[in-house]
Amino acid sequence: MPKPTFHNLPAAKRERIVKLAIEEFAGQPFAEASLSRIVANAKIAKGSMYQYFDGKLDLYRWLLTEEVPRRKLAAMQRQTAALQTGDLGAWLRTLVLAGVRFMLDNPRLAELASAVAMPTTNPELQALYFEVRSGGIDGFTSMLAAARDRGQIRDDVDLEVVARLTSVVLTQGLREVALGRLGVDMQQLFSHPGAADALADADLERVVAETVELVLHGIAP
Amino acid sequence: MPKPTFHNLPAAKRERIVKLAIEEFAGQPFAEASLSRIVANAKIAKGSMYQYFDGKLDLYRWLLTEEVPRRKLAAMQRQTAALQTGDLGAWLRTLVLAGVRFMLDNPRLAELASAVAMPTTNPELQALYFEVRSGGIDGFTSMLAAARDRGQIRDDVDLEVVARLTSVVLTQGLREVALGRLGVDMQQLFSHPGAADALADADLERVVAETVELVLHGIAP
Amino acid sequence: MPKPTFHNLPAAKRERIVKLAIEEFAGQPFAEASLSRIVANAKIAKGSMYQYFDGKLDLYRWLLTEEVPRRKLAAMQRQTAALQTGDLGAWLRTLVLAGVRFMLDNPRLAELASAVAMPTTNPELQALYFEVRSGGIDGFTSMLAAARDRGQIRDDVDLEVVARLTSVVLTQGLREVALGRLGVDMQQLFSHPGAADALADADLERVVAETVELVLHGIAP
Amino acid sequence: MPKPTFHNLPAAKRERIVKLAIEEFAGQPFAEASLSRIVANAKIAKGSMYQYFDGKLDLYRWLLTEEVPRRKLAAMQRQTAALQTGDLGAWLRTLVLAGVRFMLDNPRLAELASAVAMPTTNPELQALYFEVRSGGIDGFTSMLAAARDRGQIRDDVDLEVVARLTSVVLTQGLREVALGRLGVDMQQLFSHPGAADALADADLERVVAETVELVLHGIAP
DNA sequence: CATGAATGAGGTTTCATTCAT
DNA sequence: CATGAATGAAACCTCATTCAT
Repeated sequence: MPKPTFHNLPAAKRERIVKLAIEEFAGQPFAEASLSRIVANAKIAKGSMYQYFDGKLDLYRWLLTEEVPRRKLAAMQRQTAALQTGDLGAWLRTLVLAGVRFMLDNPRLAELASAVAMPTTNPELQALYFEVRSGGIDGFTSMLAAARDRGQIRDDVDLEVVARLTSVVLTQGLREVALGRLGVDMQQLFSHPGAADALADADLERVVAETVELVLHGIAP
Repeated sequence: MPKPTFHNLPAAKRERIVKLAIEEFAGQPFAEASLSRIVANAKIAKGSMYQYFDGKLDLYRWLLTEEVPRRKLAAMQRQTAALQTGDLGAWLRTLVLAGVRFMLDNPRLAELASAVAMPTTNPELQALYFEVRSGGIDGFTSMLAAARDRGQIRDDVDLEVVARLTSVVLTQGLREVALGRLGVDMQQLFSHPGAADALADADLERVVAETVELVLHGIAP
Repeated sequence: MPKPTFHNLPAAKRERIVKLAIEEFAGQPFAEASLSRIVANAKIAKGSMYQYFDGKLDLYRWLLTEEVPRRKLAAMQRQTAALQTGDLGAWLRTLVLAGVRFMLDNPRLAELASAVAMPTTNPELQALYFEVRSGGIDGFTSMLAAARDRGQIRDDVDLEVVARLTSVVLTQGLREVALGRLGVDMQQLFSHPGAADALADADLERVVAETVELVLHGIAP
Repeated sequence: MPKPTFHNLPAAKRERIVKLAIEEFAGQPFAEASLSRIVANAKIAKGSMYQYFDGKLDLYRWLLTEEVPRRKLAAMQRQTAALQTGDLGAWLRTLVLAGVRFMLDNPRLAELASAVAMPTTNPELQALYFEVRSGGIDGFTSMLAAARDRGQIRDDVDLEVVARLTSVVLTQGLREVALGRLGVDMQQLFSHPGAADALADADLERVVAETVELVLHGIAP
């Protein structure tokens, strides 16, 4: 976690460091990312980084557990302000659309967040990834439970199974679909920030709607 | 690709090297894996490895494009010998069950195969991953097309979307479910080879059947 | 080119590194020279060298394009301070004598400078050598042109040819003669710094005068 | 020196090995040349080379002291068959023209022969180079002595100095001029065998004649 | 006489981290 | 609080040579 020194930094400098750290850690596995490159790009002294964070892992941990979720939450809330929770379909559509849009608009944050699925033999990384992954599935399960109580999901399905599958479909699945539609991969999304614009809003909404429809169909009574 | 030298090796030695290489590359990203560790574990001279392969990437490429698919195919064929293609549900259940079992029995191979989804800035790795990924989705799409012709899939869905989503559900989704059931992650599966046995065959079949059911339900007319 | 780190070094340490680098690169072709040996002799960490230079080639390039010319120029200017340009013979004698003396006094620098004539398949080395060589001949040609305008060179000779030949005679030729006189080669000059003293100043001046005389005779009207 | 095994080889195979060895050693310093590359190109086993020669240095020594001189002599004799020794000018012109032509036609052999001027810290290489260099100047000095006896050279010059200088002019000097005329370097001559043809015979003869004229002028009574 | 697998020393380079200023 | 020089372990890779078959 950042030391007080980091919080006392001028906002512009702090932002610059965070931005470059996200860029560095997003495009490649932890081991391949380089603190040296970050400080070189940020034009700060190597030692300074160690006044802000305890080291490479500490910076990475902070990004993954605090900064990325914070930014993601902020972006999502902007798009899901008027979310109505009564209709499972509408709720899913809104949430998922916001998620996909977030990924297309902030490919680096999304990529960084997906790092938690990566294999690693580093015990500290394993612990970190496990911790982050754990946080994801819970809210989703309770939402599904409520929907079943309202009779929108048939009774004979295992809710935990549905939660995990649906979660995978709506995150990684849609990512595959959206990128497949665009004919690009994440790396290209990094370098051509405008690439996502090629996917018209209408088209995107249609794909999302269709996917959600498949899911609803699958779990409907 | 391996040089002739490698093929001429005594089988035992060759197997040992392959085994250790798979272990090394499975547990961590390419950059973090170490040729030095492999040769140290295999108790061969570092130079010898360069008589067998052109370098670290060459060995990795061979594993990913040849050896892992070969082993996976062999393992799958043992379990899907009597596969009937007429019934989409039966076909999916058999195939998916075999896939999940393969993953539980050979966690290292499965982990290695999943590396193709990893982000990387290394252009040669990008190319390699792209190549391997491309091979995956095609056969699946044609199978779905045939099923639609037989009226097992409703007409208004986008087959490409369905193929990608279904593929994600039946691979990563089921992996999540199975591991969640076991309460372990891949790393633990590495170190405790018997862990998968805790998931009784009956239970596994039930989960798979349920998942396939959800998918079929989702795409049914 | 050196990084700022290198310039900020204590002068003594910097000099020591430069001296050892020159020694290492002078005695053998680039590929045979070893950074490891330099840092071992200089008693600095291997990583430190990479704080000073971008790598082996960068250090070598700096020596060849900046440091050696700088040192050579300084040494030559000390000996050619009162150079009169009106008389071609006097000009040549002074310049050449200074050149030969420089070589005998600084055999390592001279040897290093002569590396540009070496064959190599390394494209970066080829470019470097070409660049250094290009700088050499130009000033000489213009001096000869002026001399011809003053009637000291006959009109029917090709100035470019004369420039190249004269340049070769006065550098490599005299080197051969001087070393032949001493009965040593460059390597021995390295190890016995006093060897050059055996060639009395008077003798050296006579040889140079004679050589210049031959050249002047050759191109005289 | 080659072992009997080498002489017993089928001529075609022997020629192939020699050709590839010359190519390898010509383009780069000894240390940079690679036995591994030679055997790979020649498609023979690594061990076989050690049945023919005692090692890398042994092969190199044989090329430099025996094979290259043999080939050079053969090529020169073809062009200097009708050499008349009475006229110093004619003698020089013929010999030098043959030498330059040899260099342009056999750049690799010429380059290999010039390796003896390279610096090296390897004691065995030093000895080898010294030995080869020693052989060069002697015949030349005696020719000049005869010419002076015939009154073609003025009395007050030091014959040894003249011999060395003239030798340098007529070899390295002319090489510089010829290559400068062609606008290429040796490396390009390797890769574009026809490049030398751009220098018309007439032009070449003119340059050689002019150079010899300069030399004769320089040493004339 | 041919083969080619095995060896291991040595090379250059990158990196996170420490610490004195 | 900032700086940046120093460190040395570890990485990948190349090579000439040996030797058993």
